[in-house]
Amino acid sequence: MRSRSERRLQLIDATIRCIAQHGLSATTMQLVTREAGLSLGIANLHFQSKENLLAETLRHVTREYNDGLLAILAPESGRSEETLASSLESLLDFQLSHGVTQRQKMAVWFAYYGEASARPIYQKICSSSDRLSMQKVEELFAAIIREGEYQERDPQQLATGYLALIDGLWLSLLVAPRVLSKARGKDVARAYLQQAFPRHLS
Amino acid sequence: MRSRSERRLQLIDATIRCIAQHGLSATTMQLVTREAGLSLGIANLHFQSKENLLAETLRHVTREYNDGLLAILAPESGRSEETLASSLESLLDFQLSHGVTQRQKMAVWFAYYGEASARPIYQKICSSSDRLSMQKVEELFAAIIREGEYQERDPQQLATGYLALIDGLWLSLLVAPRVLSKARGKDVARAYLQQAFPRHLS
DNA sequence: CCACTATGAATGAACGTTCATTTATAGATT
DNA sequence: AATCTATAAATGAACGTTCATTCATAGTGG
Repeated sequence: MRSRSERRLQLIDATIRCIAQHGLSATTMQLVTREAGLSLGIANLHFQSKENLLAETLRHVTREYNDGLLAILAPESGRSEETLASSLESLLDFQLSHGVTQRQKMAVWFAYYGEASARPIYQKICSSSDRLSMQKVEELFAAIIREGEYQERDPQQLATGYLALIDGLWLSLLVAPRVLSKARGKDVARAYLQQAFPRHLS
Repeated sequence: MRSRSERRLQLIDATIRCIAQHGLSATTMQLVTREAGLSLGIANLHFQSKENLLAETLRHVTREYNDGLLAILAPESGRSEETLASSLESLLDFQLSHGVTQRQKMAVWFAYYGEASARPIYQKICSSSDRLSMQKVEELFAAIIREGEYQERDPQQLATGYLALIDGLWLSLLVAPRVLSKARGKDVARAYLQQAFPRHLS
């Protein structure tokens, strides 16, 4: 017998694998609990309902990503020019890292995005995560613009474009991995940042 | 009594509305046929199965988009500098036009993308459409680079970035329309193209 | 011994699909 | 014109299956 939090994580991990392999609409309680190596009723014991399990799974993936982002873009970091430039490098490395761009995670992410427009609970979780990314990236860009004395640059517009570019690259990596490699995707994102902040990225 | 093709279109339109309103996983044959104002059995008569109806709906939306794109980027167009520049303008206008960016269409698009990694048939339709866009945009960019004598520009990389940016902007427009307006999205995409081809876009 | 965790057969609701039946249309016959 | 016939379109009750959820039962730790 395991503790409550261990079982919850075990079930969430199994849910992620099921969604990645079978899709959100084909993910059943049988599939999830079997994947976790547990009995059918266990998910309802720990999550009350399937709907709740799916929402918690989305929250888990989202939180994991946000934590990684905050570790790079937290307020305490970023002071000198070298630090801002390295933050930019770290951001790029993180967003196209193996952990973030693995098929399993991206498949889950976009599966929920696809249903988000019809389910308020998904919509809320996704958009609140997006808002956080936007805020942090915009802050970083604003600091870089100030420090680098870049003229006529709009940090909000640049951040919107950068984050949209990253989302689009993730989608390409998911749907057509043979057309776009991870390395190539990173080059594309780096080119965007180089155009924006040439003195901060070599 | 209506003809076969009329009924098929009527059912596909109803399917689009259902997916946009209820999501792909909550779209049932009852919902679709009721939305179309027809009886339950009619969809199986015209499409054999639900799976086939859903695949045909995706093909319909994809074809509609590709036709619009080809009307702009067809081989016969694009000769003089003015024509290439106006093709670029038209492309931007089209991809962020009311018709393409209406909630209904985008919701359908991303609903299928979300399930694509688990369903080969969706994967195939989506990726073949992506390949077409990529090819046509890359051709346009290559012609612009040649004509404008832009140095050190990689048309494939620029096209990859541009299309990813557009995808990402669509996703933002769908999930957080209050954060990003269509006009703002267009500005962001235009800024990307201006950076790439300053002599072709004012 | 009690509270908590875990099981999986049982349950009922919802789903896609089928098909006997009805309705509509067009051409042929008188 | 009017009637009949053949063909296809359309209907919706009925069927079998699958699903999330429940719960009586069993196991476990303190």
